[in-house]
Amino acid sequence: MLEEANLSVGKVAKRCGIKVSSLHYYESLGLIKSLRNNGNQRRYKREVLRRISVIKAAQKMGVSLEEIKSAFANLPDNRTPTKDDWQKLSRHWQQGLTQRIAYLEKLRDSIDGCIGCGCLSMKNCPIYNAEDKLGDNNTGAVILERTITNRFSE
Amino acid sequence: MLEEANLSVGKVAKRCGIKVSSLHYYESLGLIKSLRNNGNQRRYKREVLRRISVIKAAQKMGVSLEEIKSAFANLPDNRTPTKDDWQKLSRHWQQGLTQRIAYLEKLRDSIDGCIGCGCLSMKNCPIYNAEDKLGDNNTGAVILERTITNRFSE
DNA sequence: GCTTTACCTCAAGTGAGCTTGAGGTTTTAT
DNA sequence: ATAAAACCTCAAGCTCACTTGAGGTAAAGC
Repeated sequence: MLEEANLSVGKVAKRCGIKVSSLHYYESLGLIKSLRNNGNQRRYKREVLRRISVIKAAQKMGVSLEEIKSAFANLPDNRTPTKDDWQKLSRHWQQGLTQRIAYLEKLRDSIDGCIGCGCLSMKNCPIYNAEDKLGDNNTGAVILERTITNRFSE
Repeated sequence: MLEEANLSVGKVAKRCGIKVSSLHYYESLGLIKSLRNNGNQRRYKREVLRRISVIKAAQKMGVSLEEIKSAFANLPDNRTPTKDDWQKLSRHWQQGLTQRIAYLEKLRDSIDGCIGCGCLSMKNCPIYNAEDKLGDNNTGAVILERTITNRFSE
């Protein structure tokens, strides 16, 4: 059959440039699946390679494993995901990345003035509102809410 | 004297929008300093406010506390840092941020093709080399080396 | 057949950046 | 004067994304 699952953990790990322990970990989170041979060793279908590269790509885009997991949950589970399925996911994440890039640019361009400005009071700081919620609902004296590593899809 | 240190932890925390425990933590790392009153409670100079806002801004730019600490180590320690001192720091970090933004844009723009492409072999992947080290020293089969949260100033 | 390499599970450790809690003291408000 | 709020220290806990290690089994190479 075409569906042979004959890749060992070691081989998959090597091809993907990750450690065996990561594969175990991803499996424990339900991000990837494996079958077992007679000796209880994991055997993977080729499909897992793309799945892992998608995981890696998503991580680079700032997506957490939790989010990747729930995105994967929406994949058709009756068939192997197609190129199109994967691209739909990646496009969603791309949008998030675009937003974050915009945020970082805004941050970069205003930080200089901000550090030099009188916003020690931390009110009216240009960066205070340099976020998505530009709605001007100033309710405190909190600057710079979002961190660079934060999620974008709350 | 002008140098009165009369801000309590609680007040500083509130004004900066952080928790008292963070102030303790920053102090334990040597990022900020405090004096003590008769009852052993921390009292801060106003200067600390700017210092904290710089910390927060740097974090948003993706700079680790370690890096912030070593950047602070280069500040003149015989006098209170001036606006200029702070701006020098922030400009350095801005450059890093600019680089990272460029990386993220490259990532965003190539990820779609990559997910759809035949790079399951993970060689010759456009993203594999989409980094700083464009020198084409392909020595393995590792894609997408850098993570979104990574440092830029190694 | 034997040895080396690869694999298995499960628990615990890592690092960054904090937070929480216990047990106790000081300051502030009434 | 007393109660409440704020503060103190120190150790331990938390989240994320893994890694490491112990103790043991399976597969591959010669």
